[in-house]
Amino acid sequence: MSTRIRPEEGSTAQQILDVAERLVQRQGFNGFSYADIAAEMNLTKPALHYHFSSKAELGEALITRYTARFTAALDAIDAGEVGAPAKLEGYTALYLDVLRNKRMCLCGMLAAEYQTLSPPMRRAVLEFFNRNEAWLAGILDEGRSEGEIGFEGPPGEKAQMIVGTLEGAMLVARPHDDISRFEAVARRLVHELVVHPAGTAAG
Amino acid sequence: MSTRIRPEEGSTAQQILDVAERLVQRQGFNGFSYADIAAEMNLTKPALHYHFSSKAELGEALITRYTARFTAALDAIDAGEVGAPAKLEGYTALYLDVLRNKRMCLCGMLAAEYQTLSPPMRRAVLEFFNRNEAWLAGILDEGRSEGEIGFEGPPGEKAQMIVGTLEGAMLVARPHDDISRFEAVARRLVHELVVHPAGTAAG
DNA sequence: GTCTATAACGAGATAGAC
DNA sequence: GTCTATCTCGTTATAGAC
Repeated sequence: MSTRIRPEEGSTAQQILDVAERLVQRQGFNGFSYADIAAEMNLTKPALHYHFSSKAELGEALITRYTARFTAALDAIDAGEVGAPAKLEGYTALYLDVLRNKRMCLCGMLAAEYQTLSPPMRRAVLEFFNRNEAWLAGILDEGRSEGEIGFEGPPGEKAQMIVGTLEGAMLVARPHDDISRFEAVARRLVHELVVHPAGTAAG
Repeated sequence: MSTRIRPEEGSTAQQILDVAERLVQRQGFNGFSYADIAAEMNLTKPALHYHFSSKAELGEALITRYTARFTAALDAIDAGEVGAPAKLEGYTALYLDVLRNKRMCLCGMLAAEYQTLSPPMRRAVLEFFNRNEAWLAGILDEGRSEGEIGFEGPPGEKAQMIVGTLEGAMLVARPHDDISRFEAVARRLVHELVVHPAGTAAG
């Protein structure tokens, strides 16, 4: 069959996912249609249904791929950055990349539309947030143990706050069409976590 | 005419706005239709068009009313609460009320769908955020002068961060169907702002 | 102020040919 | 793997009666 779990690079299925992903991230899952994808790809709607038999199935594939890509990016941060502050900065940079492409986080967008999503799509959205928060909690816990960063309470709770803050900053920055709003929040978020010796002025 | 700027209490127009507001806050502007409102009110679709000739016009009225109500709530906080910490706590309580009704902030939801909105709706959404941030910036500025709260940088920037954090916390709390996630973020947000004498342990 | 009726269009989806 | 043709339904919106 064609609608496989992991479509080939550059395949039609992959191209469909690319176009659909951009549309969802900019207009929402309820803000685009198969016709929009078909028009952009010079395909017909039935051709799309061959690859993804329903819109909900397309949605599931979108979230799964997005989460896999995000997870890979987190692994890359673990491998490439040293110390909690640098890793957290790398994390905020992931969001900044999305915003630079004039997009909202896919799962942040779907979180807004959550009540209208199919059960499988809902599960996939939750999985995305759980993975993010688990990764962040690990970084926070280790960073505090090392004395690199400081915060009160359980790491999991602080991780939830960080995810919420970044998602919210993206959400509000987009209407203002002002990336610097997000950058300011991201900078402040990391800055407030990093332990500063007494007498050290902020940049 | 019936589609007046300020419909009477309990009028059909007001009831339409009540139902539509809930639908938008739960399902998004692109996630409901006139048919949904009509079914719930035992009206017909043309009856709705009599009151709000287009969906975009209904959307404008929704945002305007929501912003007016929110502004009144901010005035009430100014009049009823003493000191920046209490006022900020009152502010987070406004969001909590929305979440308790299983809703997203109207303008947070519309921020996600921003690219699909009419120009008047876009303007109204921006106006909401500007008013919120201006009010918050005033509280933050005064609170810092009084020595009640502490933060670095310009009050306007911190205000943007607070709005983003609360919107994002709502956004993520809803899929998890877990109000306590929001409460934890709100508590932490205020707590981190309040100036604590050295040696004071956190709750 | 609300109705019936309907227009005009777009949505998601299917049958069957090539 | 993609097409033409079509179906069914839902959407926003209007005309005109009551």
